[in-house]
Amino acid sequence: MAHPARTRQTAKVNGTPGELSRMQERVAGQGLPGGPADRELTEQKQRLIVEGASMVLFEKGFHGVSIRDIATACGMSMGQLYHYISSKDDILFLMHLHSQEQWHRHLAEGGFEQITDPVARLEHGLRISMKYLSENRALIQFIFTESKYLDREHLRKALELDDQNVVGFYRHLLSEIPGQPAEGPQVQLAASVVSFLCTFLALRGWNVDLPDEAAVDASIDFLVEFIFRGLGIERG
Amino acid sequence: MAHPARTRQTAKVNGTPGELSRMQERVAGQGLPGGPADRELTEQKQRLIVEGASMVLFEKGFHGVSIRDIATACGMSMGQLYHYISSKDDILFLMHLHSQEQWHRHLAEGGFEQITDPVARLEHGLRISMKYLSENRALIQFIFTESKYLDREHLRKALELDDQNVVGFYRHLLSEIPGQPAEGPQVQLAASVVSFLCTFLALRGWNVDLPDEAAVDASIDFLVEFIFRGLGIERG
Amino acid sequence: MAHPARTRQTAKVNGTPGELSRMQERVAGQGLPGGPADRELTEQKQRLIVEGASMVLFEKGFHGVSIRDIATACGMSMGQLYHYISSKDDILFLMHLHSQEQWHRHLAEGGFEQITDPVARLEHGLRISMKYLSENRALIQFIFTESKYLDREHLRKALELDDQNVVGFYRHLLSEIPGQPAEGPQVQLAASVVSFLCTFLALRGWNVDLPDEAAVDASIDFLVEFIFRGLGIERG
Amino acid sequence: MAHPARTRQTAKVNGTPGELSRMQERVAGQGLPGGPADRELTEQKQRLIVEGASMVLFEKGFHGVSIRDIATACGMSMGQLYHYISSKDDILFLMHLHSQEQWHRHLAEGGFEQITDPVARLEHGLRISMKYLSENRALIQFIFTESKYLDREHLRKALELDDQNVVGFYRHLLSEIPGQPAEGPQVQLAASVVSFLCTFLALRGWNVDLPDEAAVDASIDFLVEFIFRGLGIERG
DNA sequence: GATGAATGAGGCTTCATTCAT
DNA sequence: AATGAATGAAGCCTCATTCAT
Repeated sequence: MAHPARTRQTAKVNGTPGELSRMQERVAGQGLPGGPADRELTEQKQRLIVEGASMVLFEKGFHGVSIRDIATACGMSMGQLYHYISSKDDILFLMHLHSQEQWHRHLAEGGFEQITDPVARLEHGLRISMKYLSENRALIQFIFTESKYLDREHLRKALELDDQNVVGFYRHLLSEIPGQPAEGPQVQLAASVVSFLCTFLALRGWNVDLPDEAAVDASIDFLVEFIFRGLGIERG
Repeated sequence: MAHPARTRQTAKVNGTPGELSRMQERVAGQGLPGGPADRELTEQKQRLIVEGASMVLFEKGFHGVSIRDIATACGMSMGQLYHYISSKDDILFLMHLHSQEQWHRHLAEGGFEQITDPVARLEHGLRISMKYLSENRALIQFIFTESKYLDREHLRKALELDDQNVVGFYRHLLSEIPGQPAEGPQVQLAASVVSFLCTFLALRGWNVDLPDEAAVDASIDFLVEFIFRGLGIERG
Repeated sequence: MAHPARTRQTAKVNGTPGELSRMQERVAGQGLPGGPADRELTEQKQRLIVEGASMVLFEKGFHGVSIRDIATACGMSMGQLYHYISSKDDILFLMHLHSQEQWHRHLAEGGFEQITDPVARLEHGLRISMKYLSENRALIQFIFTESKYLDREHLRKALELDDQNVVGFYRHLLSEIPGQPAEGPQVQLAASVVSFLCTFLALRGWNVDLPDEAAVDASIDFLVEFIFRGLGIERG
Repeated sequence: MAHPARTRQTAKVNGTPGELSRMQERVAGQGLPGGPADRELTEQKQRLIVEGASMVLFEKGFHGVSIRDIATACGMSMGQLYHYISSKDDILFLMHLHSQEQWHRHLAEGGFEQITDPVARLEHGLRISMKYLSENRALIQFIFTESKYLDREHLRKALELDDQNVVGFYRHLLSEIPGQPAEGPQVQLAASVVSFLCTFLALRGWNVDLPDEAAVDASIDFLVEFIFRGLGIERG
């Protein structure tokens, strides 16, 4: 059976569960430096920071919020805050890592790994992602609009993570599907577009009336349909 | 002969520059206490400001650039700058107006109006828009990521412009096409998605290798194809 | 009859009509420099300036109003404004002169000059002055609170005018009254206090309910009574 | 034995410092984002600010002095200054509070509370107040001429303080005196006038020669006499 | 003459980061 | 270790006055 592409795909289907794990490792590995003993405390505090910061950052934007505001929102002193970050920019980067972690968690909790049919995997992956992104619109908008203010090194890491984890995720999903190109610029382009469309509801929700969850789901239906038809993928 | 919908559509696009000018009148200096009296001079200076500001804003972002930097880049004193704008936010809004004007000019110069077949109109509109957006990536990225920092009133105007002119543009194009819904939330959703996809190359270009114009054109081919298939529109 | 003091007083009674004129000369003489031919035009324009400036200065205070605001309120260009004044401070000083002129006019129009009985003269002078000051509360408060920002030379002139014309006015009135000291520190002190009390309604009106003209008149009755009793002057 | 009115009166004056402190808490820094946490330090620093500011404000006026000047005069950095105030206006308001505190201290130190005879209380209160106001002429002039620049909320508080504490002080003193009206607009008017006259030496001192303390005391004698006669109060 | 565009110093205020306590 | 007071450069914006047109 397995035509060449398929073989690769199958290998990847098997490999994908590991792929999620590897994604998580990549994310975790980016954590800010800290002694191995402090690692756990640092991560716990950084979670606090992300949570506290979210409450004020989404409202006023990165440049509308002071370190003092963030410290207050986190229930920390400024001194303590600076024990776990080394600059305001670090907080921006932590938000990135946080959003990727959250997305992974949603995928895992959505039962994504249990599905084996490539087309169903794609559809399920799209739906979970869109739902997640739509439900976390404030976070997504924040990341999308503030990334450019990351310093050079953090920006590089962030783009790398995006390409490896997000676009890469769709690249893998697409390449598993029979009839789709397995690699090359076509996959990269298609995966980028798909990844981009997933953010539509989060980034452009205001152009569309989304009064309730049903409306969100209907929009997701439309987008999924649009993507499948656009890519010429037939569903059972 | 143009059927009614087209007429309305055409009127809309042709009518827009007037709308733009009227909005521009309300912005920035003109009519403000201490503002300039000479309309023509104001427009010329505001053009200078947009040009000068572009040179520094795209590089460092709205919050990474001071009014002094902008004044210097414009070859103006700060005092002069403030004759023609009334706040830093105004510059952001001028960039919006500017990008919409440029887009209209590109449409007009691309011979868009001469086409009468609805499907061809859509395709041509998409291609011109994508090309324009791709060629002005820095401007588009800037606008999309910094809009949120517009003050309430400017933001309202900007979103209104976007919905009326950009999404509205596609709404009308789509509604002219036989077999597509003529109005209602479906058109709005479809038009929003199409408008969103047009910005793909500008906003996500870094995910795709676009070494030369040919690569850009190929990506545009892919996106146009993707959109037509996604919407189920058949091309002659 | 005339005991010595009286003689002097009588002389002063006769002299007083001339006193008002001399006061007016002192005020007019302080007008800002200008060629003799321009004198009339300058004075007319300065009247315009004072009227226009009043409309904005009382509301926001000298430091809350820009030259541009004043020019606009006067219906003049900034260039024209600067033909008739030489600095913003000049406007402050013009306001002083203006208020003294207005006061003189009120005294003259109030028939003050026709009264010959010294005590009645004092009472009438007090009533007209209090009424005038109360009715022009905004102007009086402005002058009282902003005088200190006059430059040294203008301030000297303003204080001199105040002592010669305002305090001097009461000094003369008091010295005409039988039983009151005719000169010396006692008169000066009494005249100062009287002059000060005349400004009470203008400067402290907010401490007292003054809902209508009747309330103002009642307060004036109280003040006049208070002053006469305080100075031990008996009224017919 | 103190009749009820006196008791209330005493309570009022004794109670005032508490009121002052409470108002001071609400002002300036304390409780503001980024403001200081240590109450005592705040008060000490605000005292420094009032002292430093006095040295430059009285000389050049509120609008003639920059925040930088004030910071320098206080021996503070501008950043430090803004830890303990939240705007330049706050300094103005601190001066108000400061002057009221000083006045209360002078009353207390002058043994005012030990006097029980109503008429003697009034006379003593007048003398202490006039002396205090005369000795702090620069402060008083400053407060009276610059109050109008307080923002709406501070202004409201300041006028309230003035009416409750200053005019209220005389209102109560007067109402205790047999033969004087105990309440109503007559007391309010009389108390306002009396309170106004107490500021005479401070606000109009330049009209009167006050070469030495003896001259000041003589003027105070005159004013006290004037007030008692004006109000028709007989002294033992 | 008359206009109002242009200047640029200086105004008030904020804030990321450090470091004495 | 933990705090938050302190720094001071830099941010945005205003405005009295001048002078080219």
